[in-house]
Amino acid sequence: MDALLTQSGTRPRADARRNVDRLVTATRQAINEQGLAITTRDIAQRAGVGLGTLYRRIPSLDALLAAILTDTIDEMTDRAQRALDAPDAWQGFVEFAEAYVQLRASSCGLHEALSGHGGRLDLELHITRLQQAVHQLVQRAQHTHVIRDDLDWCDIPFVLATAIPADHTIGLEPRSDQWRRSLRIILDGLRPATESSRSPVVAGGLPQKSVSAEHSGR
Amino acid sequence: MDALLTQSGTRPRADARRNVDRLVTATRQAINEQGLAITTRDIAQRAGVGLGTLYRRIPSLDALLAAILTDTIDEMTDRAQRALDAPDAWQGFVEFAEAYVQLRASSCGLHEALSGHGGRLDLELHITRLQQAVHQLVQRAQHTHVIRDDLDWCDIPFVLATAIPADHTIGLEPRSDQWRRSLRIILDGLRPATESSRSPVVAGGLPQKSVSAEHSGR
Amino acid sequence: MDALLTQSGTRPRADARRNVDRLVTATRQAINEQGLAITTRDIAQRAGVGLGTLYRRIPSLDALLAAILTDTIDEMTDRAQRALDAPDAWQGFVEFAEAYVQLRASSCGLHEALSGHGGRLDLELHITRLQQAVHQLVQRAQHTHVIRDDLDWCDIPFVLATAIPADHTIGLEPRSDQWRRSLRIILDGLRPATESSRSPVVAGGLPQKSVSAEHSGR
Amino acid sequence: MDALLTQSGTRPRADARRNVDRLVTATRQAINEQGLAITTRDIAQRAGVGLGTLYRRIPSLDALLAAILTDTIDEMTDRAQRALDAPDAWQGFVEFAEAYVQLRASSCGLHEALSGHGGRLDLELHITRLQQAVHQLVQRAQHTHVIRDDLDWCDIPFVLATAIPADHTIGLEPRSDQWRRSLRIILDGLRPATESSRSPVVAGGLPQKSVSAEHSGR
DNA sequence: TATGAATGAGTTTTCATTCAT
DNA sequence: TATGAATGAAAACTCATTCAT
Repeated sequence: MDALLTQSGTRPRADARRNVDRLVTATRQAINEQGLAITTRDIAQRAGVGLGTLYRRIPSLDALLAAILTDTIDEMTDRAQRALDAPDAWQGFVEFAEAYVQLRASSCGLHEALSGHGGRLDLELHITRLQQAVHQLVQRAQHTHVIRDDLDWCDIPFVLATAIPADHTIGLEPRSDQWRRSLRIILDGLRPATESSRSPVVAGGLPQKSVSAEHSGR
Repeated sequence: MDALLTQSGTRPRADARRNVDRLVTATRQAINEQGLAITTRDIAQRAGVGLGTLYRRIPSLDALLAAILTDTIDEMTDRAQRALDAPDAWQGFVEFAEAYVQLRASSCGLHEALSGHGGRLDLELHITRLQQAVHQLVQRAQHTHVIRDDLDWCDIPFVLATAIPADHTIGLEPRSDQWRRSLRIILDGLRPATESSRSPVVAGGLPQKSVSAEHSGR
Repeated sequence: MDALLTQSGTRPRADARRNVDRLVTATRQAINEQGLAITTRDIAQRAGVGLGTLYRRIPSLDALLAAILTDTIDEMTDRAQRALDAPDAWQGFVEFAEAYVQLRASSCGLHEALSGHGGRLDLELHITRLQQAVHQLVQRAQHTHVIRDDLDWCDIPFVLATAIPADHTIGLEPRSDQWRRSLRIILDGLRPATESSRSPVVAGGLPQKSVSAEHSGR
Repeated sequence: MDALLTQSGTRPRADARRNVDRLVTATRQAINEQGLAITTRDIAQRAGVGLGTLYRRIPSLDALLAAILTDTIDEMTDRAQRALDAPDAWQGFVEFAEAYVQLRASSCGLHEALSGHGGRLDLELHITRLQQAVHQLVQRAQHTHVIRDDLDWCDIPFVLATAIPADHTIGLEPRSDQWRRSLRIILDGLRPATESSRSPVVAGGLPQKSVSAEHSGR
């Protein structure tokens, strides 16, 4: 995120940093309310700064959006890498899956961007790193037979995306833990046939390990 | 869709009809590539007509988008209603689920619109009708115990919603039948524990009943 | 008006003439309802013909408008010239004044055009002829001392224009004979002091000589 | 007119105010030359600013036009109200008539708008207030018998309305004081028969009380 | 330095005019 | 021949970005 600080000078970046923070927060808020179709004016107003200040801190709107989305992607990658250290392969996978879904769910801009329509934003590098981490994680789970082996590893990120509450689907208001309910179903569908013991879909059905406050839908 | 033809009385001239078709096709294409943020100029160019022609056939860009999305929604509703007639509740539900996911997959603009960021388009009425049909269908499946009963009926459309290959998820190219692979997993996750016999996730794993050509993503 | 008939061929102009008539009538109607801001589509629809037919008969919209306005101007000129033959100079002047005001009042398009904002229409030649006729008429009236001689002849057309009911002035609905009421006042103001016998401003206060049906506000 | 300045709180920056002034002036000029059918591009060019600047200062073209016209109407109303305070009823009326005619003359856009073809602009409220003031003024003049009593009060605004030099009437170039010459005649026509002493129609024939510079046709 | 004023390319939409059917 | 379909230039308006204050 520091990449956003345009100038590389020597001096007291105190308020500069504060402004960047405000801008990022305001942008996240705006994206969650209106998707990627936001205006610089809107962002500046929410952040309580002028347009000039915005552009002093940020090279362009797209750069700001990309930085924010990149940040989330990197967090996902981080989660995947940490999950590789979990002693239990399934448990590790579940932890990642939760984080992955929640992060996407709490940043509908990301979902929009990854859905292909934010194509102008260059996220390539970061996405590749995420891919690799997920690949390893799924492989481990399949090698230890905790995920059914008739799946390609690529199927996993696709089916996990399914858990993201597409805001109103068919006009229905999603519960705040809708993603958790969907994930439960999907995880059940991922287990090998022999393992398939259903745990009821209720709040608390999954470990409540929460994602870092940084991304929880501000 | 014929509602788009502005004039009413006489049979439209051959070239007029051809142009409407081209415009609708071009718009579908454009939406699938770029989402709802498309321009009239882009549509007209893809359709190979002038801007004036576009506006001769269509009252406004929003009206065109709404017509296309409404059309898909209505097709979904139709599928849900027909599925209620299937003798087997699970089989009926699967048929609908397939159609629902495939239709969403072939019209990612719909996904965007339903995701709330297409709010300017008025789809209310059509969505309500879809809701009712889905509600009935899921209820029947739960009453006959072919879908696990720890789920709320609302969970179903949510978990199915993004089985569309959210274009590149984490930068991966989706297979053409990616939606079918995700659906397989989800359906497995929806069965009651006792029923859970896994059928392998491969092409052809589900009955290949295809959606009417009208919507197959042209 | 015949100038409008585009082709100069040899054959049965019967329906051609009919179409021109319809178009002219439709245009007059439209102008009176909406001013000069009318569309070809509107005219064609009112006339019950297609756009192609309109353009077969008429070189351009401006040409049509000019023809119609020209026609009215020529009628004014004609009235002025006939008024010169009236035995009584004042009576002749009054007759012209009436026709002049009524013609302008019944063709608000004309008023709009002459008010300078229809400048794209070339009415020069016809207006010059009208000028000359009015000049003579006023001169005769002043030479015989029936119009006060502290006026320039040019003042007359200007002050007569005053009688045209500027539709709603200050939001008031004009009476159908509003122009006649105004004209009465103006004519009173034009007489030499010695002649100034007031005749009450009521309907019928002036001779009801009506303008040829051709122009009576269709 | 200040209502046009979009922002409210702080004092507008010098250049902002300068641009608003330029825009208003440019618009007045444009209206006087071409009527209400002016374009934003034209206004912006005359004012020497970009289109964006125009829209930063003004919510819409119609709002700008309405503001300008409203301003003139209110000035008229003000004049009528002040005229009620004149000790002599006729003198008061003449003062108003002058202002009324001159204001209309200096804003022919107003003429157009009031003529009904500017219907999209909402001037209702302001016009009503003008009506009331004029009504009172004329009533007072008639009750004291300085205006002939065979007239309806409504006749007065009508007969005064187009004393504006309807630009070229019949192609004649109006003198700069043409409106004054017409007004002289009309006022003579308004007096009761017994009062009718003609004062010659020459420049200076009426008190030269000029309208505030704000409206003198810049 | 921080602000918000200015800019103009780009977007939706209209309409006079031409041309295929 | 009559129709109305097609066209694109032009209009109102928005918004990312630059620059004067």
